[in-house]
Amino acid sequence: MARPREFDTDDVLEKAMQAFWSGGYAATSLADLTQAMGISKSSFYETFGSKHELFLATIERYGETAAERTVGLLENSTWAKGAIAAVFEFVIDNATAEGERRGCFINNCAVESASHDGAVASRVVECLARLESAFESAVRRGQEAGDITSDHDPQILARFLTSSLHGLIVTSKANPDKANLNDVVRVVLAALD
Amino acid sequence: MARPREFDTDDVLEKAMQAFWSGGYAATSLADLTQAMGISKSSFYETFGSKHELFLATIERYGETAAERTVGLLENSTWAKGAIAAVFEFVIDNATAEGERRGCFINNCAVESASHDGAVASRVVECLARLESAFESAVRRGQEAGDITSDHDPQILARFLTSSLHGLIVTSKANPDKANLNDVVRVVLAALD
DNA sequence: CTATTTATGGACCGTTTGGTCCTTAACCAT
DNA sequence: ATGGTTAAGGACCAAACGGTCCATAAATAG
Repeated sequence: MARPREFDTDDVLEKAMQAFWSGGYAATSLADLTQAMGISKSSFYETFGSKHELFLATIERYGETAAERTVGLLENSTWAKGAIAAVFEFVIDNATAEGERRGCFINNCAVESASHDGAVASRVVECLARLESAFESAVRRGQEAGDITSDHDPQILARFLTSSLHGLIVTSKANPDKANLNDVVRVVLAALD
Repeated sequence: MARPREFDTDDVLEKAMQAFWSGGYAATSLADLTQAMGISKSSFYETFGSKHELFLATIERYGETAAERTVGLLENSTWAKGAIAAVFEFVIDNATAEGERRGCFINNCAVESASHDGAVASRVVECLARLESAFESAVRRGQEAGDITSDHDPQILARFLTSSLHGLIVTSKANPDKANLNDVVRVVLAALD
């Protein structure tokens, strides 16, 4: 065996994701990345191959960590409708917090890259399908408990919720006003009654 | 007087907007722009000042043309609810048509640039406020006609519709499936009943 | 202690970036 | 016809781009 790495791969991958999340793919240069990650160019290319491959890796990481946290929140809650509301509240809290408003990483990737980068698109789709299925099982539980309408299929309501979440995130980028965002969420949740 | 311009400013501005719409701000180079616009670098800088100034001009143009068309559709219709449905249908048709799926220019700008470019943000906000107010007056007419619920304020429903439209556009970037998108719209419109 | 293996910093690469500038060509009023 | 004025083509610029490569440093197995 020989000299071991001086950095933790997951650790620098997380930092790279943060950089892409803040700046987007095209506008984040290799200098930005290596600085944020705290590694040199040679380590960068040795470990991650290229800027594009790193980008794909950060999307996958997001799906396994940040997105999975939301999914867990939805699946482990006893009160399904409350958990759904909590997800929307979480987005509003993030959007109206101090500091830069970066929205949702997957959302950003979908808008910036999905339509002209198939590799990005497939990872984005996978991540969103995961969210949608978590919404679906929550809706189903809510319907069984009787506090979510059975006027629509659970899958259709799940799609509606996923789409509404995207809408809320985009809206918050242009206008991060808590009252406005709460108004929107109130109508979204009322659609479940 | 002296030598007149060989191109129409509005004409090349439109072409620039199309280029930004397809590629985003950062990923569209000056070479891309001048080629799409069909003018030389010197004419470019003489007429538009810089890449950034041109970008702002394209957003304003979008607000005056494409966005205004949607607003007109909402305001000039006799059947308000039908007009609202038509706007959503229009987005679905666009998203599922052949060719590249560029989404909505304002939506793209909001996600890519609004959070770290104040000049872009203010133009995006202005454009969205216009759309929201058009939705609001349509909702108000629908409520007066009795085919839109009065459970919520017209302004709140208008915000919901604007946000839902964003959500639909983002969803369509990841997954341009007509049936899925129609499912979402059905729930959105049901929230107006 | 040494040999081998591998991570690292940084020099280096050609290309592209947004932007400037100067020469040349075209136009209109006189 | 000509002079004043302005548009346009393209040479040019420094800086930054993504990416390669090599000499050096460091760590472990023997």
